[in-house]
Amino acid sequence: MKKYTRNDQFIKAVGKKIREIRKEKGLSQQKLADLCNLELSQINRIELGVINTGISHISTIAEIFEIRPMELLEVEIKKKGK
Amino acid sequence: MKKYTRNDQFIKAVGKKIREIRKEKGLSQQKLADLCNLELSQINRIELGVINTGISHISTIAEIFEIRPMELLEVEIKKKGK
DNA sequence: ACACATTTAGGCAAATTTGCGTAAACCGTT
DNA sequence: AACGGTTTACGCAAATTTGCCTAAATGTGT
Repeated sequence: MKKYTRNDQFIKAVGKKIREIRKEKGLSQQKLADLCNLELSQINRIELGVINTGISHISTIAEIFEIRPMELLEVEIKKKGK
Repeated sequence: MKKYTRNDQFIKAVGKKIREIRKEKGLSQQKLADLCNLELSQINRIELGVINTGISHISTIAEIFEIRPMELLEVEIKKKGK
């Protein structure tokens, strides 16, 4: 494909946020994965910011956390580094 | 793949939200696509909710709208229809 | 009806994500 | 050191997204 750029800073920030909330809830990645019907490796990749996950998974994780999806995107706004 | 389920209601709601804000800003899909460095077809698919777009594009669109990414996920919370 | 912009739809190759499995690395506890 | 739990890493096939193109459908105004 010609161009496909992603905002890595944002992706990593969201991953960090998810990790924080997961730990607050006292869940392991495995436990969260089970509750979300996702794979452990997927949760890990999301938290580490190696993948640009879709908004659907964001809503799934938020549901388990019992928060609104938008809260998972509530991170420091950094100027998009291209 | 074995299972891949997405929250279509949420995806469509976000698409609708993006469309609303885009119109408020008086932008066409083409114009928004140009500003975001995305494809027109992609904006259209996102607004119609046919694809589960990544959080990176959400942040890109939000940047053009001059709002926070989280605001694009501020939609009615529906129970995830599996 | 006509022109014009805008939206919707479809196909295709390439890129990315996802599920699944396995294994290594890390960490705390005994 | 050994153990158990957790996290990180890697590879692979299948599914999905994305960019790019073309064209049909839908408006909107004259």
